[in-house]
Amino acid sequence: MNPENKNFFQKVYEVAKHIPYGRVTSYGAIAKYLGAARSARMVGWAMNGAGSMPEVPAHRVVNKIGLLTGKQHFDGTNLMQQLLENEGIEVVDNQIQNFDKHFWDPFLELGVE
DNA sequence: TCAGTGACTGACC
DNA sequence: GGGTCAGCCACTG
Repeated sequence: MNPENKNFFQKVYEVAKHIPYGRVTSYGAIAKYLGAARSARMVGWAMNGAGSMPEVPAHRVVNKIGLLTGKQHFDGTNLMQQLLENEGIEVVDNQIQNFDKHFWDPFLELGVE
């Protein structure tokens, strides 16, 4: 089974699962890696379903500027921020500090296909 | 079936 | 440099 045979959502989950501890990435980065840079919204929608998948660290996926736009989709609290802070990521006002330092690029780790 | 909405992004003004 | 608009695709009413 080639990765290309998988669904778009499945690809998103697989990439998200590769996000290392203490690192974060953006919806657009995942979308671009999947060849759908303009479908970043679908990545976000995929994360919506990722809530039922413990293997998928949806809290490590934020928007391009490191803003925790999806925190409300968690338990409705600051769980997303707590998880990130637990990994050594500083979050202030729902925004990741030093986002460029914590940013994880799928192309660098998974390689460009 | 159709229209609206959404965890986004890039381009344009 | 900041606000606005269009595009992307799946899901819901």
